[in-house]
Parts: sequence; C-alpha cells; structure tokens
Amino acid sequence: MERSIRIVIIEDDEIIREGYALLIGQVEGYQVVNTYSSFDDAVKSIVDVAPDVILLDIELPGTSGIAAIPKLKRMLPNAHILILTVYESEKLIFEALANGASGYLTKNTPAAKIIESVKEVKDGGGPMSVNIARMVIKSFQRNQESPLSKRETQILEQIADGKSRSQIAKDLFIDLETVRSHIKNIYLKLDVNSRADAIRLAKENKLIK
Amino acid sequence: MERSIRIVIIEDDEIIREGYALLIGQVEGYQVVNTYSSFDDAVKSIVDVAPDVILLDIELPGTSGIAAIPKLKRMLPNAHILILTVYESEKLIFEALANGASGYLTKNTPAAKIIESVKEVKDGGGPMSVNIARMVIKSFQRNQESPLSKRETQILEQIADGKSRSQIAKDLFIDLETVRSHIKNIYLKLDVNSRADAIRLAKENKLIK
DNA sequence: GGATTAATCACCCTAATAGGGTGACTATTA
DNA sequence: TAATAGTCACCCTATTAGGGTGATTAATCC
Repeated sequence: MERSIRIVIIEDDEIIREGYALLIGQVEGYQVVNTYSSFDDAVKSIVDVAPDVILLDIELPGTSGIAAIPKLKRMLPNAHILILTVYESEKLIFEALANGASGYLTKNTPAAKIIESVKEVKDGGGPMSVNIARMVIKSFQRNQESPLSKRETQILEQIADGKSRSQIAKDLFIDLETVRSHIKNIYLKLDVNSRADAIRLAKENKLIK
Repeated sequence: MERSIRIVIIEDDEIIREGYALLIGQVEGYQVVNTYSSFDDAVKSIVDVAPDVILLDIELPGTSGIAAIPKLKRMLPNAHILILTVYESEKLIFEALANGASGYLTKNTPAAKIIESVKEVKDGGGPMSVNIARMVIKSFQRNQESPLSKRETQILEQIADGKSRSQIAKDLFIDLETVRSHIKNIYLKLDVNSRADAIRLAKENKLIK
C-alpha cells in the first residue's frame, strides 16, 4: 500500500485552516501533517515535516504567499505548492505560477475538487479553477484585429527578440532597407518612435507574444 | 428552458467523428448540428450552421486544425473552439491557444469530461486535460537556478523590452556605466556577446519571462 | 578572516545602429 | 481605381552597443 500524501496548510484564517485540515485529513490516503498561520511561522519546522503538498494562501501576515513560494521551493525542492486563495487578479496568478506554484485554486472550490487537486499536483499535474484556467488560456491568445500585417508582426517579433535591423534582414532574406521600411510602417501604425515603445505597446495589446 | 448547445465536430477519422457525435448528441442540452471530415469541407456550410462550440482535431487533411482556428474565428466570432487531439507537443498546444482555441483536450479524455468541457467553453471557461494543464503551468515557471543575480535578471528583462542602456539607467535610477557593467556581467555569465543572443538564451532557459 | 559575489561607477575606444525624411516599383485585393 | 502589402534606394546625424580594464563598498560564505 502506498503511503498517504503528506499535506501542510499555510493559511492565516484559523477557521478556514482548521476546516481544510479536518476535511482533508479524514480522506484516506491524505494526511495533514501540520498547519501554520503564516510562512514566517512555518519556516521553523516545515523542512522537518517534509510535506508532499503545501496548500498556500496568498494573503498572509508577514511574508506574502507569493514571496513565500520560491523560499519554500528552495527549502523543499520536491514539494508541490497549491495556491488556495480568494484572489483572482491576473497579476497575482501569473506571479504565483512564475514563482513555482504547481496549481491555483480559488476558495469557492468544492471540497472534492480540492482533494482531487492535491492528488493531481502530487502526480505532477497542474490543477486550476475554471476561472483561473480561463485567464491562463486567455493570456496566450493574440489579438485577432491587429493593425499590423503578417510581415510587420513577424519583424516586430524579431525586434522584441533583440535583433538588429541587419540581423533581421539576414534572417528573412530581404534587404536592410526593406526591414527599415517595415519598421517605419510599424512605428507609424502604432504611433511610436522607438523599439521599446513599439514592443511595450504590442505586448500590451497582444499583437505579439 | 434554455436552448441546447449547438455543436460541430471537425475530425477526419469517421469512426471517432461519429462516435463523438452519437455520444454528445444523446445528452440533453447538447445538439450536434453537423460533422465534417476537414476544415475545407466545413467552410461551405459552417457559417449557416452557426455552432456555439466547435470540436476541432489538429491533424486534418488539407488545412491543418491550427491554421483553421483563426479562419473559423473570423467566420464565427462568437463560436468557441475546443481542440480534441492526440497531440501533446508543447509547440502545437501553444500555437492552438495563441490562435484562439478556448480549450485543449487529448483524446483519451473520458466522455463525461468532454461533455463537461463543451459546457465550460460555452460559458467562457478554459478546459484542459490534466497533462495539458501541467504543460501550460510549466510554461509560466522560471528557472529557479538562474546564474544571474536579481539585478542582472531585471536588467536583462528591460533589454528584452527593447530599452537602450540609457533608458534602463534612467528607469532604475543608476548610472549608465553601472548598466553597462551589469550587461557585461550578463554576457559573461551567459557566454554571449549581443542582446539578441542573451535574450534568446535567457528565454530558452526561462531565466526571464 | 579571507574569498567570493553583488552592485555601484569611471574612462578608454570604434564600428554599427537607430531613427527621420522622401520616394519608387510591383502585386494583390477591395 | 484606390488602398494595402512587400520590396528596395539614398539622404542625414546623434546615439548606441560592445570590448577593454579598472575601482569601491557591502554582503555573504566557508
């Protein structure tokens, strides 16, 4: 028989924290080995506790959940972090994932889904709430009504890759002057006059990746 | 009573296509209004059929599923496209999502999950198979063992935003020479000697976003 | 306590680059 | 027939990028 999944909960609201602990702890194969009310509190003993999965809140007293992620990953490289929070701001979600969170659930998530998600992160999956998944997928999508032509988009993408005009010319097998011409048109259409502004505007409007 | 969800299936394998059609069509609230064996075949009548959700295969004769996505979105701006395929290549997934797919399922997905996902995309969600979600989340994560210091990472990120040294200096309130010094160290550490190479290498290794 | 690393700044140098202006030719598409 | 996309040409100059070779301070590490 496999040993049960060792879970730690870091959450400042005592009622929620103990509620989750009780809920998860009674499921077979799941073991809540400890709970903490803050990351700063967890630091002392969490390494010895050696959890497989850490349920982490974003809003915590002291070190924020976001800031805690890389620290936890350094202390416990094999542990999976599952964010469990009320926040749905795009910035927070992407920061959490970029920092190393393996999943992101919002707090209205039904108990069964939380249980399932714990198993899922432990097995290397990436569970997300429906609305989070929507935002994540949306972040990949480019603007379908770009003012830029295909060629212009392609060249702007190369500019965003840090390439010089001459490098772009070489890579696309066109003349340096043609590249210049395209860049001028890009600047005209976007109403900017520098690479930095063009890149910023294009990314803001998802004209390029 | 709400009208049922109008579904179209584009899939070249007849057995799979009709299997899905039968499976989905018998669920209450779900209506398979047509099926096609290719995009080129679908083009003729799909606009008149006016589906809410399009189940789309990636490997299709003629126009590929990936290439079909933006065309379908242009023809039916309000339809949601749900990819249903055996392919799990990172490149295909991100291309599909970037082109406008609302969800991505692999073909081993159980029937119940497919049914649920159709409803989910129709409601603006972003359903994904477990393994797809894992890859998507992974794509957000930065390398935890970067050779670059925080400051260097920050400066390389600004370089990737197309900023000049002097712009970076201004934005970070440090001297132009300090920026130069950091860039030199970045180049040394990454063993490159141009912005383009540094950006490419850093993105490949997820040192920056 | 000595070594490494991070972060800051200084001054040498030169080739290449970016951006602005203005215009032309061709092919496709509306 | 008018607009757009894609190609190329030549005018101009200030800025930039990259290489070299330092120094100083503070923090962190063994």
